[in-house]
Amino acid sequence: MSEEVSLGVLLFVAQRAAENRILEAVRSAGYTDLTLAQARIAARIGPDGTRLTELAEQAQVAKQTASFLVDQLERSGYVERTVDPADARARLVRVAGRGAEIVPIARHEEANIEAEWTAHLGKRRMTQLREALTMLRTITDPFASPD
Amino acid sequence: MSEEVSLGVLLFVAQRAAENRILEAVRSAGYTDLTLAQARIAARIGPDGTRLTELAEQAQVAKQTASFLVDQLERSGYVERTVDPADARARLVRVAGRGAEIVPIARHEEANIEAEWTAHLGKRRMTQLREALTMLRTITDPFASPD
DNA sequence: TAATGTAATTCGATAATGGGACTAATCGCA
DNA sequence: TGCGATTAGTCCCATTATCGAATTACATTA
Repeated sequence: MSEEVSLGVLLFVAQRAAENRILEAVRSAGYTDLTLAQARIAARIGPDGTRLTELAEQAQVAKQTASFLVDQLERSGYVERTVDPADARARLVRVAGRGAEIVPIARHEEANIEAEWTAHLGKRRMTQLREALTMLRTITDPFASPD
Repeated sequence: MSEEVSLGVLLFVAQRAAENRILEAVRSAGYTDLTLAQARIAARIGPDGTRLTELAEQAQVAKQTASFLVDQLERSGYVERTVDPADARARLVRVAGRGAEIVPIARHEEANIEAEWTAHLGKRRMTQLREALTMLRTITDPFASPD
């Protein structure tokens, strides 16, 4: 049949594969209470903390959803809410406690994935993949932070 | 900061962008009752129908979830369940009625996206992107149909 | 043909998501 | 400067999505 596989499906498959591997790695390390939706929010917290609204935008969920998930992450000891010195309305969500423990685990698994993908594609194609996706951000990500 | 953006996030952004555009196109054409979860299932129905279990695998949801979503799609007139001549236990989910109307809309929007992305990346990088993602399927997609 | 495996469904519980309204703080501009 | 418009976050609540476990019906195989 030689069916053309749609770009959307190709992206979905790769995205989910990476996501599942990382979540699985974290869970295998004993953090079994972390859910996928929580992890998606947590993964977008920057080193200096990130506002709730920004987390919601990046993870593409409504503010209430992000708030709900941050509540859980906070109760489970993965993150904390702190004040935002720049704006008294806002609060910064920060990685904390158990959250700090899973960051290196996630990073490590991410490196594993990159290594495997590179082995499969070759260094050159892997670089091209990252390059293409990075360039795409300027037209696909309305909230992209400037480089 | 020049923060390294993770591959997972890059894939997420691109995947969601494509997905949202297509769903939005379909909804704008008047099919406002279609949900994202339903669309993800519907998008994986092949030209000759697809089994529920396969839809579940491809969309990465449990069988019950796929069943639940197909119920809705059927009630809304987008798909139908037919018998599978090869196996009386199985049933083939087929595009039907209103479903047939949205296929060209989705395909058209998909072509738009490809055109825009190609304009942004250049023909060469776009080809490389598709090539890399396609190659990745062999290690990321346990249910990949052979080329 | 008995045992084992597979496709799909049902039931029930839980997780995730968003709409709408609300409070508090900030911003913008006349 | 002060007031209306905007923005960050929360609360309440209804709906949607998701899965575990058990069940039925058919297939496969020893």
